Amino acid sequence: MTDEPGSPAGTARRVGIVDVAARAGVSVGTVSKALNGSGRLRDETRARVRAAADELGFTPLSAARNLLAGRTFTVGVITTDSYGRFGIPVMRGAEDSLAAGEMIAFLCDGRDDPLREQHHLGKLLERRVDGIIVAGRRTDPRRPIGADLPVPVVYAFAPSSDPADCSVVSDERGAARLAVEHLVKTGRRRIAHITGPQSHASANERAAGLAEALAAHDLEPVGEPYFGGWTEAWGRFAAAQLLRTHEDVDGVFCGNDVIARGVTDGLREAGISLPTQVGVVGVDNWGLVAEAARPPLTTVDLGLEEIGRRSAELLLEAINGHAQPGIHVVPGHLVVRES
Amino acid sequence: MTDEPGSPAGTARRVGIVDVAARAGVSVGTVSKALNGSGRLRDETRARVRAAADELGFTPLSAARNLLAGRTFTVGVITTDSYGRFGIPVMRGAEDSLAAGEMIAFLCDGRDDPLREQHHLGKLLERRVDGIIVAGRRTDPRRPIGADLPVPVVYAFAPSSDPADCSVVSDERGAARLAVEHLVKTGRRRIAHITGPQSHASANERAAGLAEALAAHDLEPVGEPYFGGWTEAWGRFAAAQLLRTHEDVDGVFCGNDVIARGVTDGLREAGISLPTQVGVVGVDNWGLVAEAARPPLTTVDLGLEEIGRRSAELLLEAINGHAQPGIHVVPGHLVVRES
DNA sequence: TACGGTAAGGAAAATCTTTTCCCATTGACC
DNA sequence: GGTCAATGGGAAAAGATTTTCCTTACCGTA
Repeated sequence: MTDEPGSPAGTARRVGIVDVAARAGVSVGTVSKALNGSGRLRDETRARVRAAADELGFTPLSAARNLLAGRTFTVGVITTDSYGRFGIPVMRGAEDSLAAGEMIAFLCDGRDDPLREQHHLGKLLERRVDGIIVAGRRTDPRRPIGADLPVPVVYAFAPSSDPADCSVVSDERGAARLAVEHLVKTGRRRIAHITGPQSHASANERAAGLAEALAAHDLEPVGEPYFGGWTEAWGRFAAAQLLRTHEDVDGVFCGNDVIARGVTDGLREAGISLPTQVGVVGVDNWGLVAEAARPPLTTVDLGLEEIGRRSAELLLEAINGHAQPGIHVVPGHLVVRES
Repeated sequence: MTDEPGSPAGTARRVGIVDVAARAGVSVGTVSKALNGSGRLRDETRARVRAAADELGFTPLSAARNLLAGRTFTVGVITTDSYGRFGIPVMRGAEDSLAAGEMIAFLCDGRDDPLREQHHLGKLLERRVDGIIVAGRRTDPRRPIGADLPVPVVYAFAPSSDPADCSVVSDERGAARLAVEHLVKTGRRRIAHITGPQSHASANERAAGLAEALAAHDLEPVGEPYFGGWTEAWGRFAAAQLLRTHEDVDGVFCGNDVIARGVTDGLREAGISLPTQVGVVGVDNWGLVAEAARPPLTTVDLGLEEIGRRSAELLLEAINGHAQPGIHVVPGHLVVRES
């Protein structure tokens, strides 16, 4: 079939453990022990083997090693996000933690299609990954990816609807609380809420969190929350609407940064000076959006990378037999810019 | 060590090929042949084995298979982009093509740090990936990731500085040509250029492409290209500047969508009506930015997914011994919105 | 001097599947 | 009826490493 690419003319066989053994004048078992720090060997022998291995540029074939170990030191990450806004930081965090455990991740893009997802799941199991992270894109609970899987699974960002699964989520109510605390601290008292569609759990949670936090400060919300879409256009429109009915508003908590950006534009175009007259806080800390807004947005960072890190840590622990089922909440933090 | 999680009480050993063989009443070799469609077997036998395998839920252990095959059916993707704007679509395309070849990708985030990159490279080689895709974030040629690697490498988006390597890049000049053609077709004649820093190859290439394309239409550029940053703020600023010196401009080709968005804002705020008085074209087709602009941006899509797909295809071919070194250019296409 | 203990390292089993012979059986043709 | 060919399937090697015993040699003590 494939006519041997690469190597000049064939004979350059891979260097295996036997070559190292020959060079060091020991048996293969001894090489293995020397290189893995196991068994009882003289230091001198260990050093000699290591030297031989280095000279030959030996690296053990992981396939053989995995065969013995019965595992692959590999995990699968299935994202529903097409590597989008939320999946990316989560993945980055996960990669960090995994690397610390000498693991590496297969990436699969589910594209929000259950069929694709199942297909990827099958492929991952076929390759005998040691565990799976399912990274979502919305905070609404999702149906578990499978029942009785032979490997542990951790759900990141979008929790599993089965509370017996292990999920790592953002602190939605806490985000609202952080926003309110900032607004109150900067002297705002008449605080409104413009957010995404009511069909999204995050919109509801953040709205509920806002209500709680305002109550804790003995403040009344300004009007009902404005539920709409996660878009700039909605932000602009709602801001104009808000001014029409509640002229005296002096703070707006927005469901995300994109909306917040629309809100700042809408307010500015209505002649409001920011941040003097009205303070605006978003959610997401999406650099591109938050920094390009005028003024740059103060916003709540949901700690997505931390969610990724934590997910991977929990997965590693589960792989080691110490599963910690339940919902794990990762706190966010406020990023203060000018708005 | 790890006290056996999962399975109820220990004895449920993995089902292996021997179990299937026993159940089907044949030898293990026959099972292998039946399941892989190799060898000469009666259809009846094949069916019986398959049935047994299904009933037992048998899937071959890939480690054992890899050991024999001498390969892993796995590739590594090293991105320098932190899975950002450019890496994502490239990866998605690559995943598509790889899946078609029954391959799967390890993802490594280089974070633009050569040390990290080398570390990842080492990890990938240790795991004996069959090939590597290096996905860049800028179109400037980059230094090769390594010399004399034991596996083929394809550079995606950011080409290797070594022309003997295999690189897949976007058509930067073609992008400018597409933009000019659209502007000219919509009646624009006084076309200016606002773009990113001159230190970026893409800014230069696009500027050069613009000059060529204008010349082809017997048009003079309006002023020198405005080189600056890839930001909205620069776009706004440069637009104002442009109007001051070239009031009669009726078209602007922007180096990317973010700049273009700034330009639309700048022009609008200067009282220009869009797209009536001035047509604006961006580059990137970054949905979030292009669609949120007022008016939504007409822009050149560089075909990043296609770059990913093509890269993976070339890598698969190289793995099969048919390397195609050189620079492979993937054409972009115009996405017409309202601007 | 002989025996027990320990340290160092070797031999071989184990891991699971694929693939290469090789053998046996059956059918066909002379 | 006998021989040859083809077809179906089995046995065993191969693949690279880890790990579990074992062996050997050396030292100290009785």
